[in-house]
Amino acid sequence: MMSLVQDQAKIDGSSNAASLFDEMKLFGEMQNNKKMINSELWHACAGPLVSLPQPGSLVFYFPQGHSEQVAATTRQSVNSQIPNYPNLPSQLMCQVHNVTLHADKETDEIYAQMTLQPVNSENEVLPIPNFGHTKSKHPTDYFCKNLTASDTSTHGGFSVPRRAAEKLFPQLDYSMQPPNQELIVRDLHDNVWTFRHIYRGQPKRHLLTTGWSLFVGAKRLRAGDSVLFIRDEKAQLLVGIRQANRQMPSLPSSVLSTDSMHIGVLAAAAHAASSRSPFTIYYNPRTSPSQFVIPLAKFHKAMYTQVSVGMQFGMMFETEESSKRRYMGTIMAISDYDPLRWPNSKWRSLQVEWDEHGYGERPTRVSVWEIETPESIFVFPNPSPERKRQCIPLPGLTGSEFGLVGQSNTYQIPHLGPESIVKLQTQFKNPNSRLGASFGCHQPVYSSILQNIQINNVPTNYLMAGSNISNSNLATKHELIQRRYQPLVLQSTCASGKTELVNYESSMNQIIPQNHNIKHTVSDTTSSDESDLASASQPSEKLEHQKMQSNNTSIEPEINGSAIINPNDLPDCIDSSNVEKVSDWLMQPSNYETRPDALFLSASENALGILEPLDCFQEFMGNTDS
Amino acid sequence: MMSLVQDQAKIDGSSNAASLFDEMKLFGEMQNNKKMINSELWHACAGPLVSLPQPGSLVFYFPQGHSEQVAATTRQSVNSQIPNYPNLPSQLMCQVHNVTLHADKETDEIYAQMTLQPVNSENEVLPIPNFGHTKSKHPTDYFCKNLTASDTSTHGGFSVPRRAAEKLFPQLDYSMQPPNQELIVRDLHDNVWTFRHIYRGQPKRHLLTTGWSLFVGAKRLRAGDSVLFIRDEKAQLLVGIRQANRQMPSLPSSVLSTDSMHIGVLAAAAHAASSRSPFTIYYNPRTSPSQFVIPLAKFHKAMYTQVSVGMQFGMMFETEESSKRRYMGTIMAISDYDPLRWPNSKWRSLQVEWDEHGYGERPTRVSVWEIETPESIFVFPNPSPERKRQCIPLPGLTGSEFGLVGQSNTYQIPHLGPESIVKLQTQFKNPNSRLGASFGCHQPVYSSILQNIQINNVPTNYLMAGSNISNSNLATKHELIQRRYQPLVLQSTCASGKTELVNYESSMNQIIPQNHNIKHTVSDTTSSDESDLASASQPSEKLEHQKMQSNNTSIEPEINGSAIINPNDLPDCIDSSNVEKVSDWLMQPSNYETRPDALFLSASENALGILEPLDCFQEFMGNTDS
DNA sequence: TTGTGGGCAGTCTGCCGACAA
DNA sequence: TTGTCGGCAGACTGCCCACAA
Repeated sequence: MMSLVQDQAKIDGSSNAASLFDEMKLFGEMQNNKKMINSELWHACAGPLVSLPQPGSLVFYFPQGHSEQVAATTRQSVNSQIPNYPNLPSQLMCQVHNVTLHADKETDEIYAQMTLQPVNSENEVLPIPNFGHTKSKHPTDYFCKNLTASDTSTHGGFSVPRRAAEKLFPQLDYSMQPPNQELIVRDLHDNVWTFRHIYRGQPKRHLLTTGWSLFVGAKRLRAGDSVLFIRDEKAQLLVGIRQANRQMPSLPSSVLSTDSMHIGVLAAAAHAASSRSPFTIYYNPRTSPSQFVIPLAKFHKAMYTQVSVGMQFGMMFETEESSKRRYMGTIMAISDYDPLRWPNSKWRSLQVEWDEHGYGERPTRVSVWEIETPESIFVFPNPSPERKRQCIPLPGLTGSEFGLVGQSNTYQIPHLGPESIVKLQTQFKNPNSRLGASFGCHQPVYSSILQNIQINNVPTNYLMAGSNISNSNLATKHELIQRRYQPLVLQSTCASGKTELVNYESSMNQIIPQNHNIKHTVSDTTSSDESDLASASQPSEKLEHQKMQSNNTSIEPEINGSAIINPNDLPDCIDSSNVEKVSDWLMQPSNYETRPDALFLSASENALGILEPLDCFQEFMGNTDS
Repeated sequence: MMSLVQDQAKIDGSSNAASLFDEMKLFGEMQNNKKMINSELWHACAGPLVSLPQPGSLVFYFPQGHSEQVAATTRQSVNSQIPNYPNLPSQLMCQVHNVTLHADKETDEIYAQMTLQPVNSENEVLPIPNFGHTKSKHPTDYFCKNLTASDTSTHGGFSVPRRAAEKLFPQLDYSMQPPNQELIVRDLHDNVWTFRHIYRGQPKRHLLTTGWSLFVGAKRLRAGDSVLFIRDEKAQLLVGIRQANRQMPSLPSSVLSTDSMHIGVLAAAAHAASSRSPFTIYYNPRTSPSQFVIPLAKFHKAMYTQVSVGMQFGMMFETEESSKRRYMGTIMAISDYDPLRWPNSKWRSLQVEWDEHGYGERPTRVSVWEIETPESIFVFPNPSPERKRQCIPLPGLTGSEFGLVGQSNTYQIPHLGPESIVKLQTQFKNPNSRLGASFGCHQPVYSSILQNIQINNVPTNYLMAGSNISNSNLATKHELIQRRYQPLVLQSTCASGKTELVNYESSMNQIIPQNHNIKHTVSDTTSSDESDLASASQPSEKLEHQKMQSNNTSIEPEINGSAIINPNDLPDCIDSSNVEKVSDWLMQPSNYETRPDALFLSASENALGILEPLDCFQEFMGNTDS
């Protein structure tokens, strides 16, 4: 697809412009006096939850968040003496001029530099040439390992996890005795490292020997640090590191006092805001508590998602193994985080409580755009038709069956397959998520959302595949939805190839239907191939149903999508990820880690699999950066 | 002297207050969560030219200089987009609240943190308790060595310069075979290092062996870096390092953009200025091109020193061996450094040209308080009578003979011994300083200053010691001064003990007398012991005289010392250093390095030696910090 | 006086399979 | 499947003096 566009450009003579762009891009790199940093590797080091805005796109910049990053970096909280900047709003609409990736020469610590141009409204935005800036992308083929004492000791080499070696490294010639090869790997600074990769020992294992200790020494790696390998699009191996958070005692920068830093952040933004001149910021994903440059689409989507006290929500966090996992929490209050300095700010306006306490600290205040609610998951914009990159439908389904319903630029609710609904129900009744345990007001919210899921154009036998439920109209479908399911066992296939049984103990209590004043426009969709779907889905489920009430079957979010969403900001993969997202969110028990190689396989078994789940999900969650 | 004062304090019951101060001092240290850094070691690492203001004293803070430090640290020049801060003057009068010494945990890079409180005038200053803050002091017993390849290689140890070992290390037991001992040394962070010090080899030499390579590794020393040892007042050995300026390619901080840093500096100062609230800055002596916190005394002294285009001046720079040397230059213009943003600023208002080009870059613009002119050298405040610490007069002279003339708090010109005058003349005619070569207007300035040196109360035979000149009144003394001296050879004794001949080729051309409208109040002074002086001075000089005109013999600087000089700011050692300073400045050929162990020996031969020349000089130059 | 290199002994690095978690 | 250990060979560190600058 992209190559076609490029070819056309060459034909109609615009290749000169293209090469000019290339030159300017090169010039930009030379200005920075450093080689361009590989985006996939950068993102791999940044972690699965980090995404950057696209140059030219619109964002909201949150000075509070920026200040938080400074505080986190200096490990000193903000001085109360910091002056107010009356001209500086709590959120500053900006156009992204420039995004460059960086890595500290010494520590390999990654960070991004962004130039932001304050704008008054979305209308005054001028297009900014992208200079061939490819969308940053989280790598698909990668692995990340926490280094052990043996890995970092001078006594030995690096023990490569078997799956990592088989997935990432070039195929070994197993006829050799022992099988071995030389790996040539590049780091963020484009330094070349050569490792001897050998398969030996009893039992046999993959090891990196010669060259490894040099790497450990140069990067000053210790046990507990992480090393990650990725393979870029040219199948080249790249290596990145993540230093563990070594507790350094409040590092003063020796350049600026922390006060001056905070003042500098605010004053620079205030000056830029008043003069409408661009300003430059650094975003340090692994230091900053939260992202503070939020795409407009993501922000607006969050603004039009109803949140209320008592609502339960999900939020993604990174695990130790650099994968994502969702934690569930409850909104305890909606209030200003800093009512004195930043009244009416949306930054961390939600005070929350987490269902789980324990490993890994989670913030007690979050921002609306960080959380997932059932409602927010069903509300997303319509993508442009060309954008279906890398979202490969399952065999037996055409792509359009996973496409977004409707053609206009309005938020719409997709059609759901029956599995989703089953899982939806299951999830909401999963006692692991403490649903209904801490607050009686949770369930009304959830059930109201359940009601608002519109199901139509779905044949009965498809909807009921693998179950003994049958119905004939929307009303009965909703009855179905509201029934009670007893312990539900989903058969899932894990990466190992073995079939595992995941037992979801689900029980539903006190489901009280509620109405939402949300209307829903539904457009046509093509009907799915029933038989394929039915055969692809083989849940061994034991279901019990309980009749529930429902009123509204058509809901329409009061959002004008075209006004809110800049087409540039539209995420890719919306067309297919929506379904996956729903099933993901719904079927995911709150204590289940979303490992990329295992997470979506059960969904796949149920004919809802997506090849690049992390990628698509990331985009879906409001990031324009894939 | 100091111990007497302390004893008295104990007697009259103020010891409780002292211990309270000690406790508060300790508390301050604990707040910083680090051990107090040894001031002498810090200053040794900072270099001989660096001094810090005293807590409680008054200073001028120069935002431009601070910004320069940021630019030097980030290695990026200031963006022209930086906003103006109309409330921020180019020089901000502040009271120093706090000065703490720091060193980077990783690199040992030293820096100082200061809290400054903007004040409107000197009258509103409240006394600030010093919490036992001892005046920082440049070490007397120290040596600094540039590390060779052998010193830093893994193959061997550290070759200790003989003199360093003999001066600093504990006496070796030379009866041992081989003589050796264990040195226990502390660094800036109070880490303990043990080195085996051994005297062996053929020929014999001092070496540090065991333990040295650990130190090299931990501090990541390379050939070209410097290591320095000092002995503190408790005779404890301390070690410091100075990393060579390794050219790192424009290090971005990953925290703040350089713009934000510059803005932060200015905005923080502006906010502090408008709110009269304290603000905190870091001063990094080895990064900052110039000191930007200037004691009021030093500033005012400079302001009342006449400078004019074409004037020649001296300015101290640090040599590679961590000693000082003076470079001579000429004022080319007096103008605003940054007329747009900082009109009428005194910061780098002098555009200069240097007599020597070559090794080591020197700035083309300097500030008035950085330079030495003949006039500025003779203008200094009167010290409080108690302050004569560590300034030990030579045998044959009583301390009062080196005391400042006069009792009031006014700037005064001291009495000069004849040697000084001879050297003064010599220096001005030294062709090495290109006097009169580049600008015809130099000499009038100099000769006018010569005229303004008042010489009285000096017996003729003393004045003329070692020469065949005689006179009987002031007028003839001035005639003497203005005579032409042909090649003058000063006999000086170097540290080696060998006598060297320093040949000053001096010739005077076109001396045109000029009047200055400066009056001079002179108070009594005790007469010197003529015979001792005469015998102590043994120059072998060949002098030729030329009659010159002179008018004013009594000059009085139009300065009210008590109004300008805060008594807290008065430097120590003024009483004796003045004479030394003059002789130093005068006899110093511009290409002569002021090595502390050799510099003042010739002066000493001429009965003008001072035991702690660097220390005294530093104070004299306007720094309240010794 | 001191920087560098050769000689040499003792230590450390780094590759191997064994073993166990 | 992979973390750590003992064994072992070879490389490196670090102390010594010789030699020269």
